[in-house]
Amino acid sequence: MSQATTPTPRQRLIDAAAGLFYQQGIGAVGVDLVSKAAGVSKRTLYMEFGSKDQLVAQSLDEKGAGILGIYLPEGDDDAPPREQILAVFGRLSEWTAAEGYRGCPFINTITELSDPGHPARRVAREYKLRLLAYFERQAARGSAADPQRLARQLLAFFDGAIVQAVMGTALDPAAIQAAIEALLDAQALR
Amino acid sequence: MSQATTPTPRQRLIDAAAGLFYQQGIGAVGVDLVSKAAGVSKRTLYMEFGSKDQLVAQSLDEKGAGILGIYLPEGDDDAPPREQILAVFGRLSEWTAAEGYRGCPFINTITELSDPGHPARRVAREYKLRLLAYFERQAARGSAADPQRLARQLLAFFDGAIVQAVMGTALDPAAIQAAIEALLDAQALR
DNA sequence: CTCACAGTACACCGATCTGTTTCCTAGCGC
DNA sequence: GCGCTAGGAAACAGATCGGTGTACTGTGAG
Repeated sequence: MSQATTPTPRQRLIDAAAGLFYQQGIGAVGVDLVSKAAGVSKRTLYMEFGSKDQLVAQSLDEKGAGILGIYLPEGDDDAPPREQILAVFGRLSEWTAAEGYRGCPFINTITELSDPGHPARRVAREYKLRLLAYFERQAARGSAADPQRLARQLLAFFDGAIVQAVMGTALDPAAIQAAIEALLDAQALR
Repeated sequence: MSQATTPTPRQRLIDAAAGLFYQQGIGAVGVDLVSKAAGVSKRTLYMEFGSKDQLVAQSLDEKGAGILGIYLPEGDDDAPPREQILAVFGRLSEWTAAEGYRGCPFINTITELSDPGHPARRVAREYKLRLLAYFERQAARGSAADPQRLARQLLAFFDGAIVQAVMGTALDPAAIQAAIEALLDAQALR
């Protein structure tokens, strides 16, 4: 059991930063607002992170695993790959319908930060590659003809469905499932 | 033949704004920079557009048709719908491989501007709906089982492929074509 | 020629941005 | 009690933001 102690200033900053950046965008949120929302002085923020860019990157990094957890199963169970993949897209549908949904933090970060060298972009990309690796593993397990290709197709549709939801033209869950089945069938995935 | 006259200040502002906003992001570009790049005084900018938000919206609006033209055919010819749809994705592949490519301006605008009431968001959404309508028309022409569903699936994959390209994990053209074929086959599109 | 107007140049406004510095205080080991 | 340190509050710095106000200038129509 973890004690219900007061969270460390660092953790409060991470939480506040992740929430605000996600809800309002990175550029639209200043460090003053973050420190205010965290109930932590700006001085401490800079002691801890050194710069806003680092705060952005580290908050995304620490929250990233939890975001992946929204649609990826924790235990790599032995359910058929086809079911696992479809389940991922099922959870995606739930996520995009949740209130407060504002898209995928990774995609948002990548599109908002034009500088390719920004540390947060690295973080975002790495997490997306993890999802890609998950798809690829399942595709290989299911004896896909070309697991890498199938994984990229799945990821593309995954991100596309997210963008559609943000745009207010979300696909209904059945349409998503049908599309995924079509992609899986095309490679005769078990 | 159009005379090669000096473009009007308004047009120069539109051009500069569209280019800068696309390349560096809306939030990252100030009105001073736009007016400087256009070789037009800031005073004129505000006489013409009234606010930055309006400049953003109107520049996207005036450039939007040209962007759609990158992948949509101008003449609604009578080629088989299947070919037309595949051709759209072929041009998409060329576009994402072009240098200076920084994603889809419509998607970028929608994800960067969190305020749902921003005029530029309306514009971006409208253009995306035009592409959706195109897919839907072709799907209906090809006797798709559910044209609306197929159109949304295609648009999702379209946007997803764009996001992948921005992230540096672009699908190769063959993988895109194969995925689209799978979606079309699932609805027995002619 | 002259007048009206479109546009320029540029200083300026208040607000906000990232980031720094200073001073103060609460708590804790010794 | 005593000193050390972590952290808070807030002023500050310098830059930049969106947006205005003002005085000037080139040019074309009458």
